[in-house]
Amino acid sequence: MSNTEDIPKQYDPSATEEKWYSYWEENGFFQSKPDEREAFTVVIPPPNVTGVLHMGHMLNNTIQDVLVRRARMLGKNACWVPGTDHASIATEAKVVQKLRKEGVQKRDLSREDFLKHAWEWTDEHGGIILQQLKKLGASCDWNRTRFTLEDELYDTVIDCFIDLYERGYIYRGQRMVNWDPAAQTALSDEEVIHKEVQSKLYHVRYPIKNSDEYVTIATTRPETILADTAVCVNPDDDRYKRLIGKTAIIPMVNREVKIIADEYVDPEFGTGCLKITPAHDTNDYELGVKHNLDIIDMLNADGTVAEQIGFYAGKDRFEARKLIIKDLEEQELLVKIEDAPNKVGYSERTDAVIEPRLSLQWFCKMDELGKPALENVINENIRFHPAKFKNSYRNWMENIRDWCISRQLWWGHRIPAWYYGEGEEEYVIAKSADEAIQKAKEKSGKSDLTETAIHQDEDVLDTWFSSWLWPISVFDPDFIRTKKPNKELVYYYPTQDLVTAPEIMFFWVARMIMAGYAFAGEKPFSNVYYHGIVRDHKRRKMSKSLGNSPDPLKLIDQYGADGTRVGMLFASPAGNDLLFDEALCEQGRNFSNKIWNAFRFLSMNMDEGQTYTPATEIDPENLADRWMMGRIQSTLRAMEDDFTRYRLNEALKKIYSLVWDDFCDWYIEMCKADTPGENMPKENLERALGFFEILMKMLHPFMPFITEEIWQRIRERSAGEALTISSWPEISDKQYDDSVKTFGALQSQISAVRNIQAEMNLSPKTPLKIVIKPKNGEVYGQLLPAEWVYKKLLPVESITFDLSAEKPPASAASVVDGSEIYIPLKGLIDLGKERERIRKEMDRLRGFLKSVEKKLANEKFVQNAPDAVVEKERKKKSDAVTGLNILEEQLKELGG
RNA sequence: GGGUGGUUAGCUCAGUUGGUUUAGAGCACCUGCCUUACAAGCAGGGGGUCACAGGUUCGAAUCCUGUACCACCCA
Repeated sequence: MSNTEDIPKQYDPSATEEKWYSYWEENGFFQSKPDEREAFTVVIPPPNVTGVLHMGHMLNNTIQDVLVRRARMLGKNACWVPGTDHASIATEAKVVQKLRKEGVQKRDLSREDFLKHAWEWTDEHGGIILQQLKKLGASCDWNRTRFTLEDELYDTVIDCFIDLYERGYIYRGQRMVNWDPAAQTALSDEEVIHKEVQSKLYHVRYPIKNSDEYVTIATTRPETILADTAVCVNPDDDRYKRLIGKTAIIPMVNREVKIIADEYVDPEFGTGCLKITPAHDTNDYELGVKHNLDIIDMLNADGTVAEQIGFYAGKDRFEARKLIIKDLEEQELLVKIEDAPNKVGYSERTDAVIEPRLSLQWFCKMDELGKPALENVINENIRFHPAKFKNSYRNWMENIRDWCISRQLWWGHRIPAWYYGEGEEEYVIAKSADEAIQKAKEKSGKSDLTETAIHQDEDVLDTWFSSWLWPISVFDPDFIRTKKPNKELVYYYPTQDLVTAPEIMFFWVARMIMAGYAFAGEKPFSNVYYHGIVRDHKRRKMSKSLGNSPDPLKLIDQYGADGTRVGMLFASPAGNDLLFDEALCEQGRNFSNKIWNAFRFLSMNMDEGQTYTPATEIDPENLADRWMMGRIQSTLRAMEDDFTRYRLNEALKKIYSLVWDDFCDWYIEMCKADTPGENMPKENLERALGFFEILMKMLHPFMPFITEEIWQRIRERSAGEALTISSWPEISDKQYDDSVKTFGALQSQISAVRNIQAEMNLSPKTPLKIVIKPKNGEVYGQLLPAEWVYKKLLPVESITFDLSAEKPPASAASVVDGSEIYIPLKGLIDLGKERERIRKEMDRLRGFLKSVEKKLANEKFVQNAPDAVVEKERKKKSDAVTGLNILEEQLKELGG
């Protein structure tokens, strides 16, 4: 603290942010160990290990940091666990792509070699995102950083698979799955994005055997005709009744198939006649099972047509579509082509069109696991914020299907299944090869099995099958196996808040809840705060591919981490998507600058060699102090309420306004010395500093850097006195309402005078002789002691308070809450302008009076409304009438 | 097709159980100011039939019904 130090006019975040972040880290302020305090635990939604920070992360982590920092200041043992996930498909795709550029194909590599490349890639790019979070100010306990594919967590996932298998929740089976031909792996239902696209509906004729009749089907995927094994109509459809049981001939392949009947067929759709391809459509598959149809798989894993089909071998499915249309046309079997809107599934990761495909995969049963997960959200044991998301959660949970957890990838947790034969049941589940041999011997009865006779499943588990354990595994990786929670898990679990986007409610949130109950018998968190998606001003989601997303680190460079955080939060209405605008970060930066200059001003008022101690008590006689304290208290209460409702942007707006409007625009102005050039009185300065310290505390969760900087400049602090680990201001039960009200009246009066100044084009320096006629004795008693406030805030030449004041001739007048204000303007202004100003005010009052009188003229209103309401209206009326009368007089007097 | 949410100032949004001054904020806009911190600032100002149509009520942005449009989720 020093007034001799040159404090720059503009705040420079770069000079402070790095300094304080390393200070906090070096002092271990973000580290948490179990102790007697109440825990406040947050686990980070782990970003992709090789990803870089985007705007969604910025928002997500800013919110978490605000919650965590506030909890820390509230005296809780705050623990924010950071980490990353291995993002199986995304990372593997990147590594494959990188290798391809180097001329290496994945299939030419062994699993071990490929994984070596993947780890290299991870080591090179991994963790960058965590470094970026530090720039944002994230107060994570970095000693706890976890990675879903690190050894300990790897074991947890394997233990989890084994445990669920033994409990009968995991099974292996031939099922229809979502196949991603680009990544060549199965996906879960949640990884498929359905998009509305403009498709073509192809009408194709199938000849009826032993007749010259045809039946016409309609399809959007004509290439699958090659794998048709039936034609189906609605049994009640009169057009087709007579065909049921006959045989149709599939074009091209000339396969003979039955025409069957099923109510599933919608007679209104297409031609009312459905081709059935059990191997390539989920609904067709079910019909196929029901009617015992053949299943013909016509596609290879990469989406090309299989050799044995006999046509278009090796051609991509979309190429085959074009070819078959041409061929059908030539054979005069193509009736017509219509435009038809259609929903098509795309891979969330590769954007390839998903192919429903029959394949042998591992599944996790959802019905039992889902029960407590649904129940505890519905009964609000786990609270969703905003609560509206409960509905879609319920809807999803009630219609949940078994979870396909195997992926045909290498980057991930390898499925602990070991096969000792070709039969579907010839496998065992074991954690190691040794264990597997033992189990295989027992199961097969072959005591001579050796390691070479068994092989492990080549596939890995869905990434979410590891991250659903996150709130448990980051604390106790052995828990799934031992079933005995360690000290950490006992202390930190269940966690408090989870902050995430609604898009991953099903992927992750729902599954963490399932895992929580399945393994720990307890919820994983108490609150889930869903924030919106970051969009641009055209409401488009911000994404790399659209190029509409600013680089978050550049924003931090430009506006400071604090300014950027404020910008993000300002843009963020509770639970709605946010339309990001860089102007909001600018506003945040401007706010930083405002705070900085408030401090700069206070510093400039310090005398050299003096020590200043920020006051901890207010001056009980001082209206300004009482008002300021009252405003702080009510803001603290309001913020408390906002926080319990997770309305962080509202809380921020309140402290923003308290600092800028109340403290800077009013309080500091009142503290200033009477004469320019003089320093303000020491007591004033110390009281202002006292308030400033409280404000820095209230602002710290939102703007950690600048507040710490100022906190440390206000006075010398030891490490134990850093703002980051200081306490949140207490809400006292002292009442300041009267002072706040009185000061509010004062503010209205001062604004009224300023309005006169502005409208009369008076210079702000023109001295004024002010005459105030208070409404009554009570108001007189309140205003008289506040005379000094007028003198501080207005260019007062003289001021008088007089209950029986006469209006001075040729003066401007204003009526505020029944009190009259006069400013003699002789020689200062044009009276015509003043008349105009008064007429304007009278018009406003007349309009107001009219609406009030209308209410009071309504007998039913007077009869039925509560007395207090009617009384209030009467008072409004009398105030308006009084005001009008005064202005009327005024106008006359000015010759109007 | 099923579900959820929304429509309030030029833009983004608040608006508690219906009644606190003829609806609020921030940004943008207009006017005047380099006033002993801050022009990234200060002071003042204009701007809305609360999507539309009915209904309940003494009283509706707020409750009910319907319509239109938008967004999202699920199949």
